[in-house]
Amino acid sequence: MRIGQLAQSVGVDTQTIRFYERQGLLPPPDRQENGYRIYNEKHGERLAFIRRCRILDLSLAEIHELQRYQDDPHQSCAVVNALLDDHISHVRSQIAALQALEKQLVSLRASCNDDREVAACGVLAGISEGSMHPQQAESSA
Amino acid sequence: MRIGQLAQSVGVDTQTIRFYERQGLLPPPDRQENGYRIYNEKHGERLAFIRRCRILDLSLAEIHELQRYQDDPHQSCAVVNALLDDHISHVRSQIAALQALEKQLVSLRASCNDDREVAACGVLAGISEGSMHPQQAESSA
DNA sequence: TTAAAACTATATATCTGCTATAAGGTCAAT
DNA sequence: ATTGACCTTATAGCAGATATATAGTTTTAA
Repeated sequence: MRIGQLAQSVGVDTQTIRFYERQGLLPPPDRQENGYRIYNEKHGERLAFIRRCRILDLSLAEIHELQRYQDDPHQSCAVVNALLDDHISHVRSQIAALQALEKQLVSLRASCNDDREVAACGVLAGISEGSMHPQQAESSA
Repeated sequence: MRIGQLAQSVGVDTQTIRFYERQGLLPPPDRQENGYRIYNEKHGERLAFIRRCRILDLSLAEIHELQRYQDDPHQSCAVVNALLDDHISHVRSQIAALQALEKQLVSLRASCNDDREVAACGVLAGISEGSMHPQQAESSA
């Protein structure tokens, strides 16, 4: 099957497939005489695996790591579980950071109402005043 | 004050200050004869405002919008409140998406333990099997 | 006085995970 | 013969910085 069919069957763009190939996530397929890429079932499965990992928000580097584990099927799968545990912590710390942010935003929002001029806006005043602690949606979990 | 002092006083990199200037978030300051940028108090306040907005995870475009509102101080601050409300919805939908993701990851993790070979890993099997719904950390709130 | 350290300047590349565009080659049907 | 759908590579763009390269300036110390 050619790249367009593969793309459609998995639900990705053809560009994305070439991109994964360049990133080393998909093995370079054979080519027809005219240079067109030819894919088989295995490629489809591998691509679907990548997409499912992406749905879980695993990074391409993490997916790469999982693929390396799959290439050595007799080692303990503790490494896989550890990767997943790390990812779960990561997601949890993102959630925590966003919840703290939400709280901050809601409290800021409460400091104003629509019946004012911008010059007297409680929200803008609250931002300008300071007393805020840096805390991006990312921490070391 | 020069760029290095400003950077230190606000706690950002000098590169970041030049970046904000290029993005139109900071007005181009006067220059010394040697071409060095010279900043005053106003610049410091404006930069601090930007940083506090960033801590609230507002995008540079949103910050720009807030600045435009500040330039027209007699309009109703409803626009500011609306921007904040939108941002709060945005943050809440991020949280919801991440919580759904966490649930999915935890359930996946429960399907394995460390006493297996990679070949029999429940986590990898779970990912390979499919039956997953696309759901990135972003939705239309 | 001179030489190194510390600062400034611009331009460009890097990061993530794609997506989009440009410019062109291939193939089947009309 | 030409249209259209497909394929190829190369390159640029998004966000929001951060890093690097190269060069000029100022300050400090020997």
